[in-house]
This record gives sequence, structure tokens and C-alpha cells, in this order.
Amino acid sequence: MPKPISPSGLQDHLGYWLRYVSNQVSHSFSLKLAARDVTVAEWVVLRELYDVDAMAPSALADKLGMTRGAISKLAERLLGKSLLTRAPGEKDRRYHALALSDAGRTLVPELSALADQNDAEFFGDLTREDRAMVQRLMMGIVRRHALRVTPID
Amino acid sequence: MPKPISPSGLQDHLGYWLRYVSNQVSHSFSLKLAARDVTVAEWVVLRELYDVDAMAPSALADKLGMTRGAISKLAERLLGKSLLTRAPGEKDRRYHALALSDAGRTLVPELSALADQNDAEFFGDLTREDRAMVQRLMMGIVRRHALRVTPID
DNA sequence: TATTGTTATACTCTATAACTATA
DNA sequence: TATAGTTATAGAGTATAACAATA
Repeated sequence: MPKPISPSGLQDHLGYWLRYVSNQVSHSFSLKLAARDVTVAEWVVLRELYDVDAMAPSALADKLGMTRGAISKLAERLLGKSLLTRAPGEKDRRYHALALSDAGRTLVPELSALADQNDAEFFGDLTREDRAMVQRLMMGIVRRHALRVTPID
Repeated sequence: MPKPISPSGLQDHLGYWLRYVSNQVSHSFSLKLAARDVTVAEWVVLRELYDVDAMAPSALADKLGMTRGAISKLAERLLGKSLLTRAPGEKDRRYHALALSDAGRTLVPELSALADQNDAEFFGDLTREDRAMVQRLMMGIVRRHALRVTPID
């Protein structure tokens, strides 16, 4: 929280620290994913599709808090890598269902392990209680700001 | 921390939550800064220069954990907005000292207030203790990873 | 006309590498 | 040759807006 000292400094803001750590964590993760030729944004899409048979781009956009254009671009890349399939809906042909290809479905658990590893590298030294607290606080902020989140519950 | 359930999900990683919240906080901040025609990266440079008379680009790069190229590009933009001045060093003319212009120095406290406001919007509901704990944990992670940070202390 | 999706364009942020100037 | 700085290029990530197809 900013202390009321003349102009508050960068380090007085929690946002600064979150951005700093988050950037490092994401960058580190992106290096791990690069070995599989996948980016962080692509990983998010792949993991989201893992739990369902198929999903429309707009549903994906809603779940991930992204625009349809952004999803479309990501889908395009993943289709190019043969990690996704796309099929027009049967009833309403405006819906183009996205789904994991066999290769994509095989890949997700491996990427998941990389995510586990990356998380452990940065947060493994924290106690279980501290990790739980940070997660709880972050989820609370998300909820209070009515940010769109993957509704797991 | 990832629970050992087959492939861990996005929300099982603390990195996911940090990135999610951090992105929202930064985006919200960027909208506030846009009213002053300044970006988040530019704000960081301006605030860093506020506490000193002048600083060499390479010193700035070290402090902020960025490359010289990135700093150069930011400086270029800020010079174009007349928020910075650049002068070759007297002794060693390879050093081009960057400093705030009068307009830049006037602007920093206003941007600082926006940063305070933004931080309060997202973290104001947390208790003082929770905020302190998150900050302490983040700083600890930074320290353990020997990440380059503005050495305020 | 409203909705879904794609495409075109643009911009921030950042990196790497080539290049220039100075020492 | 080593260092400081700039410039060129590239790519991720994301948005907005124009557009096409379907309902």
C-alpha cells in the first residue's frame, strides 16, 4: 500500500511487486514451454480445452477473459501446429467448435508437468499456509472486481 | 501449488493467479495513465529518475531489469514527449545522462497519485497485515531468485 | 438485424543482434 | 578491443474495428 510520502515510489505499490514476480514467473514458464514450441497463451487455451470435448471460440473468449479476435488468432496458430481441430456446428453453423487433436491431448499433461515444475521453482519455498493465503487473496480480488475467471466451481 | 491430480489445471498454479491479477491491475493502471499520455513502462522510468538528478541508460537498465535497447526505446519516446532530457557526459562522452525535464518532474507526483489510487482500488479491501504479508512474500521470492530489483534499501 | 467468427491493423513490451561512437 | 548507446528487426500478447457468414 502506498505510504503517504510525497510522491509514492514504485515499490510502495503491491501492484508493482505482483507485476514484477508475475513477469518473472511467466517468462520462466515461457522458456520451458518453448522447448515444446508452445507459448503461454497457447498453453492456457490447450489446458482449457482438455477438460471438455469441444468449445466454441466465443465461449473460450468468455472463460479466459479475452476477445474473440485474440482467441481466433491463437486458434489459428494452434491449428497450424496440428494441436487443435475445428469443425462447424451441426445445428448452428456459426459455431465453429474447437477441440484438442490427439497430439494436443497427448501434449497437455506434459505441459502441465512443466507448469507444476515452474510453480514449484518460484513458490516451493513458501509454506503451504502462505501459498494458500496468497491464492485466497488473489481469488478474492478477482471476485470483488467481478473479473471473468474460469468458473471451476 | 499444484495438487497431484492427473494433469494439474490452470487454477492449481499460483503463477496463474498472480498473472491474472497482475494483468488486471496493470491494465487498469494503463487506462489511468493514458489520460496523461503515458504508458506503464514509461511511468516506471519517470519515477525512477525522480529520485536522482540524472542517470545513464545502462544504470537504468540494470535497476529496472531491462535491456539497454528497451531503455533506449523508452527514452526515445519520453524525449519525444519532452518529459526527459538527454545530455552527453562531460568526462566520458559515451555516457548520455537521462534526466527529467521540468514537465516530467511536475508530472511524476500526479502519476504517483494515480498509482496510489489504482493500488487502493485493487488492494484496499485487504487488511494492512495481508498487504504486508503479500509484499513480504513477493520480495522474498525476488530475493531468492536473485532477480534484479531497484535497490531502495 | 443480431450473433459468431475471421481478418486487418495497430500498439505495447521486450529481446537479440548489428551498428556507431567513444575510450 | 571493450564499453555505452542506438537502431533494426522480430515476436508475443492483446485490442479495436471492419468484414463475412449464418440465424
